[in-house]
This record gives sequence, structure tokens and C-alpha cells, in this order.
Amino acid sequence: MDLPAWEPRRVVAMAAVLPDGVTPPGTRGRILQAGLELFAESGFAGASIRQIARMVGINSATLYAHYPSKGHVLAELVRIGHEEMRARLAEAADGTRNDSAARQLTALVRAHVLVHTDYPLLAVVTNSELHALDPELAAPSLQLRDECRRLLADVLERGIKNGEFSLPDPLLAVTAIGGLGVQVAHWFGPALDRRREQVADQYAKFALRMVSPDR
Amino acid sequence: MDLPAWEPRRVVAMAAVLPDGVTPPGTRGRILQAGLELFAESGFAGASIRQIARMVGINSATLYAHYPSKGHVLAELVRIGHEEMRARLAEAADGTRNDSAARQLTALVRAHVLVHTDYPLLAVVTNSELHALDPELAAPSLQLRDECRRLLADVLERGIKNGEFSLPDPLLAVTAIGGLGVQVAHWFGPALDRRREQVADQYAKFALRMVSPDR
Amino acid sequence: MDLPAWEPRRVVAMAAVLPDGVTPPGTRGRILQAGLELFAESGFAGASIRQIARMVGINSATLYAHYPSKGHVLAELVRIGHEEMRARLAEAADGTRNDSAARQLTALVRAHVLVHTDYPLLAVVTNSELHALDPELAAPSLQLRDECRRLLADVLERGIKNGEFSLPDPLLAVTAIGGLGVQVAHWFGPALDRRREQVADQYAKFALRMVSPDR
Amino acid sequence: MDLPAWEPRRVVAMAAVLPDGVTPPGTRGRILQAGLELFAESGFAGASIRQIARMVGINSATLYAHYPSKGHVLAELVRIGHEEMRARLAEAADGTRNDSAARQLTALVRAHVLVHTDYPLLAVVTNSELHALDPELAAPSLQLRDECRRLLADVLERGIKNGEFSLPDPLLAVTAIGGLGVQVAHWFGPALDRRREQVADQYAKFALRMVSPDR
DNA sequence: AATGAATGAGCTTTCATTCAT
DNA sequence: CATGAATGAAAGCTCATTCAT
Repeated sequence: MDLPAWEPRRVVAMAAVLPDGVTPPGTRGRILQAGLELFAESGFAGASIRQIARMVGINSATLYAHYPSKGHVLAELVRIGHEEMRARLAEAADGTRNDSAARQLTALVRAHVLVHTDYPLLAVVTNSELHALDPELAAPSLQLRDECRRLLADVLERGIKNGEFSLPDPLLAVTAIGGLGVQVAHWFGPALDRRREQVADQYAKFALRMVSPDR
Repeated sequence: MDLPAWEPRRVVAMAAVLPDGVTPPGTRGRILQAGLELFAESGFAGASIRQIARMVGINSATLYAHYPSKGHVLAELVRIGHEEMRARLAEAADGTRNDSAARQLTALVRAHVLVHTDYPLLAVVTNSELHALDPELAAPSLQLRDECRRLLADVLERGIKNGEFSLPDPLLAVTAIGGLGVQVAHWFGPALDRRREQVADQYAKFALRMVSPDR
Repeated sequence: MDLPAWEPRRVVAMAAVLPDGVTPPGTRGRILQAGLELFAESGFAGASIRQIARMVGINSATLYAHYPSKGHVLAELVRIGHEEMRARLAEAADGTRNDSAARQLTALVRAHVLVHTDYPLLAVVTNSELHALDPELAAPSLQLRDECRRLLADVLERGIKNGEFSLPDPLLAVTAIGGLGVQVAHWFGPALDRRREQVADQYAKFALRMVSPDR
Repeated sequence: MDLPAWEPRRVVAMAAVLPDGVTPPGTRGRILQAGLELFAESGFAGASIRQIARMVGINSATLYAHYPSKGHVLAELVRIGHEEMRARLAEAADGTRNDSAARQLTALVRAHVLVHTDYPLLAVVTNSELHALDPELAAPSLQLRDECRRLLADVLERGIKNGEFSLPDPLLAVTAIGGLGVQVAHWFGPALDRRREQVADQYAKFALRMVSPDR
């Protein structure tokens, strides 16, 4: 098996893409995108307000006409990331409300993976930089994050109850399946030569196998 | 299912433990431990040489009598982390050289998980701060990391060849199984009320299910 | 004797009162009052244009539609303060032109004290922030200030000449008596439980005793 | 009477003199002197850490090896100023403990004036910049200040009780006499051509006249 | 091995001010 | 008359690192 060289970078993908409709117009939006790129690459502490401003092409003081602090830029990114995640997971769960737990889990994992392939930089920032936020700035995102975990926990619970799944310790399954997608954001990119659906489908199958009773 | 509250911290565990026999004696070792704790908590960029020195109880200039730069402290931690990882994985692979691929995979995943439960801070630093290292400081660790992935890839390849495993896209299995353990370092701690072996066993079962042919 | 607790604040009084008829109408006047309050409390350098604007309820850029610079706001306040002072002292001196030097000095000191009790914030700004003005902005006020000192010097001179006063070094009396009122602006306020006339009368008596020949 | 031109500067004197034995050795002391000069001239808010550093001839970062913040430099100056004041006043009061109240008041006012002629910059900073200090940094000085006022209040009380003084409202005498010296710091300097004792003697006589019964 | 003093570069943030709208 | 966006300069302070002792 050919293993591609390990990338010491935090994210392999390059494009600082934000979900449709959430990028504010004008300078404010360009600040957000520059923050996304730099926070993803270097972390919150490793990226400076001047770097962001330089990337946007403005004076660093101008940034403060749009965001009250560096932390607020991160907070908005983290919030957007969590909202996209929650929206996609909720839609996946909702669209399969009446299906088998297996189908619903598949939908959830696919959605989870796809949000990481579609917005890898955002996902990395969302997952890895929460610790840098002041508690009051982090609070809204923390709640969204709990809702996401709840969606996964619920489908597992349902599958266990109706016998589709076999899980002696469901909480560990939540952490394991939840962790699957997270890693995707780090390595997914054009170099790996897999389409997004390929990864999503494969990872959904992994998840399904993880929870299914041994034969 | 009761989901414990999500922790915005990077690591839930507290003790800055290093593998036996690798901590240098005296001040040099205490610097390493302080660096471990602070880099794990705040990241390389977010932790300062003065914080490290304060935690050790020395003047920040004294640090330079032991390490030529802040980066070298991180480099040593990252190297130790990778060496422990490689040693444990190699031992697991070696001890099951003549067993089935399933048994060998089980041993590998168990070892992988256990190195994350035993040294969570070290694992977080090892996995998340490589990007902050100068290339020449990172190089030795990058090679160790490739060896670790090779071990996992090899057992998967063997299982596929002899029919134990069924994997249309083995590379994705490497990323998925490899990612399983990584996440453990973030949440494993006394609060979650699972013993290290419980997690290791369960995760090994997950991995095995992931690669096993559907019924 | 009960000494009230010393106030580390620059002015004890709170109301940003300006003399009748000098406050410009509309926003311009509200800027002046906000400047008065903030310059009195924090000094010219310690108060920012944005604080003033916030207190007025306008954008900081709007301020420049009314005053060409921060310094001009201070200059107008300082000018108003000096003009009020000159007007009151001149009126006091004029109204007692034909009285004894003692009566005239009494009138002057009373007026001097009262202008400090009536406009304590203005007095503090007028006395303490002149140094922050550009020379050309300060010039008109400097002249008014000299006229005020002249009035005091003249009455002392007259009293010495006609034997009412006994002062080996009249210049020191000018500084001492002039300084009496200045301090009043800092501590006069409702907390000290003295009416304005009480203070004025008492200070005038002090001044008179200072200049009168020992028995 | 020739009135010298009014000086818009905060202090006429130039030499940044500190009392004997209180200037710390080396850079720390030179920082203190530069702070004294600049805070006296421009106020705390109007003087910058970089100006201080430039005057000392050091990098602005070096300042933080000696003082933890700009406020701490001011706090030390203010404390020194208050301690010198308290020491001189206490010595004056103590040395005349068994004399008449008149003699004791004379000694106090003389001491008060002399501390302002001897350390005019320090006196201005001490008196005018307390408001810029954080409460916890100001607290020690506030207590010293109260002790000073107490010394003056006590002698006035004694003089009133034994009939030497006649003061219907002694509190106003405290403010007036206390204010006498304060102003001296602003204008005392070589230009005014008065020796320190001349001013002290004259002001002491003024104070004595202020409190003595009219003939 | 350890220190205090020092530094140049850089940090986040605020400053007074300008300008097109 | 008022604004939001923008700016260069500067604010207080911290950074990793050096060096003489």
C-alpha cells in the first residue's frame, strides 16, 4: 500500500471556504476568511492581527472597526462552523427520522464527514481552537456542539434498543464515531485523490460496521 | 445516554507524565515536563518561555543553559512521543508477527490507544504541534511517524491478502483507524470513568469490525 | 476635628456646569460639556475623543464637524473659564473701585472663590490643562490670566501704599492669595456641607488677615 | 508691582530631584527620575513609557525588568513624595511639641513649603497624579496623606482650644493652609528670585495671620 | 548551572484624524 | 450634520533570546 508522505501541516487543504450565505459582505467578510486561513494554519495564538490585516490588505487598526477583538473573529468562525455542523447533522437526522437506525447513522456519519471535507479549514478551527476563546464567547458554540453529540447519541441509543446495533459501551462509540470525521479535515485535499462522497460513504460503512453485532 | 459535558480544554487529563526512563535528570527534565504541560494546554505558540520557567521555578534565561531554543523543547517532546509510539506499536506488531492479521490488528490498536491513555498530554503535543517545528527539527519525528503508519498499513495489507479483511480502499482504513486513538488523548481522564484497558479493548473491537467483511 | 476622607479624584463635584450663555446650542454644546467632564476627571491626555463622542452619543468623526481638533475643545473650555474669571474679578474690582483696599480685596477674593465653587470642573480644567494646549491656542487665555493677576496685584499695591496692608514681599502674597481659590475647585462639593458663600466669606477673611499688619 | 510672565508649564523648576537615600541604584533609579520629570511635565497619561525609556537611554522593554508597569513607576514616586512630606511634617510637629501652637504651626507650614520648594517636581506628581493610580497602588499614599492632614488639624485644634487661634470653621483653615504650599511647587524656581527660606518664612507668617484673632 | 539586565521585534489594541457618502 | 470605514502612529506590554557575571 502506498502511503502518501505525512504532512506536518495542520490542514492540507488550502481554500478558506465558508458556507454559503454566512460570509459578511465587504471587508468584514474578507477579515473572516483571512482569519480562517491563518487560524487553521497556525492556530489562534500563532496568527497575529497584523498577518490577518496584511492578508486582507488593510491596516491592522481597520480590523477593529469590524470586530472588537481578535477573539471575536475566532468566535464568529467557531460559531459558523458549529452552526453548519449542527444544521447538516440535524438535516441528516431529520431526513431519516423514519428509517432504520442503520440508515440514520449512515446519513449522520456521511453528513459529518462531508462537512469536514467541504470546509476543512473551518472544521479544524472549530474543533481545535475552542480552547482559546473566552468562556462567554465560547458558550454559544459549546451548546451547538452538545446538540450535535446528542444527535449521534440518540441514533445509537435507538439502534441499540431495537437490536440493530450491539454496543456494550455506547459512550465509547460516540467518541469513536465522532472522532472519525474530525480527522478527515486534516488530510482531505486534492492530493489524496479521493472524492468527498467516496470518503463519506466509506466512513459511513466503517461506522456501521463498528456498531453492528458481530456475526 | 448521559453525555458528559464537553470540555473546551485541549486535554482533559492533568498529569504531565513522560514515559519511564526518558525524562532527563534535574532541571532539564523539569523544563521538559513544564513544556509538556503548557504546550498541551495552550499550544506551542500560546505558551511562553517565561511561563515554562516560572513553572519550573527558574529564571527564563536559565532555560537556555539546557535547551538552545523554545523549539528544541518542543522537538524533544515530539521526538519522545513518537519514539514511545513507535516502540509500543513495533512491540505489538512484533509480538503478534505469527498470529492472524486480526490478532495483530487488535494488538496494534490496543497499543495505539494505550499510548494515548497513558500519555495524553504527550500525545496531544506530539500530534498537534508538529506544525510549529522547524523542518529540520521535525524530520526525525516525521520518519518515526511514517514507520508507525507503515505498521498499520502492513497488517491491513496482510489481512486483505489472506481474506481476513475486506477493504475496498485500505488507505481510508489507515486514516480512520489511525484517527481513532488520536482523539482518545483529548478526552481520556479520570472523569470519564473508564479504565485504560476498557477503552483499548473496545476500540480494538471497533477497528476489527471496521475491517471485517460484512456478513 | 473630623477630617473627611481625602478624595483621590481630581474634582469632587460632578455636574459639568458652564456659565450662563456660553454653551453653544445643540451638539456643539454637548461636546463642550462632555469634554469638560472628561478633561476635569482624567486630564486632557487621559481623555479620548471617542470617550467624549460616546458621552455625547455621536460618532467620533462627527466631533470634527464642530471642532477642528481635540485641542480646540480644550481651548474653548479654557477660554470660557478664563473669561468668566476675568469678568467676575473685574466686576468685583470695579464695584469697589472707590472703597478701601480692604473692601476691594474682600470682593476680589470672594469673587475668586465663588467662581471656583460655581464651576469647579471648569476651574480645574482652566487651571490644570493649559500646559496641554498649543501655544497659539493658549495665548488668548494667557492674556486673560495676566489681567486677573494684575487686578489682585493692583489692590495689594494700593493697600500697601495707603497703609492698609503690610507686605514685605507683595509678589508672594499674590501667589498665596491666588492659590487659595484654586484649591477650592478640587474639594468643593455637596459632601463638604459648606455653602458657597460660607467658603467665600471665610477665605476672604483669611486673605484680609494675611495682608493686614500684625497688631 | 512687576508680575513675572505666567508660565503655562505645570512646573517651572527643571531638576528631577529626589530626596536623599530614596533613589534606587542603577537603571531603576534613572527610570524613576525620568518618570518624575515626564510625569511632572506632561502628567501620567501624557507621558509614555517610550519617552521615559528614551530619556534613560534604554529600550522600553528593559523598563519592565525594573517595574511591572507604568503605574508602578508612578506609584513609587507618589509614595516617596508622601513619605518625604510625612517625615518632614512629623519632624516639624515633633520638634515643637512643647511650644505654643503658633510656633508649631509655623514649623509645620515652613516644612510644608520647604518640601515643595526642595522637590517641586515630586510635589506636583504627588499632588496631581494620584487620580491616575489604581486604588490598590494609591492606598499606601492615601494613608500618609491623611496623617499629614491630621498633623495640621491637630495643631489648629490645639491653638483654638488654648485661645491662640480664632477660627470659626477650622476645616476651611485646613484646606486653605494646606493649599498654600501645594501651589508653591508650580512656580518656585530660580527665575522668581526668592530663596526657599524666604518663601517658607513668608508663607508661615501668612498662615499665622490667617488663624490669629483680629485685633 | 543560574541569574538579572538588556534588547529588537512583535504583540493586541487605541489614538486622533480623514474622507467619501 | 452625521456616519462607517479607513489610516499611520503610537500606546502599554510581552516575546524569545543574549550576555556578562
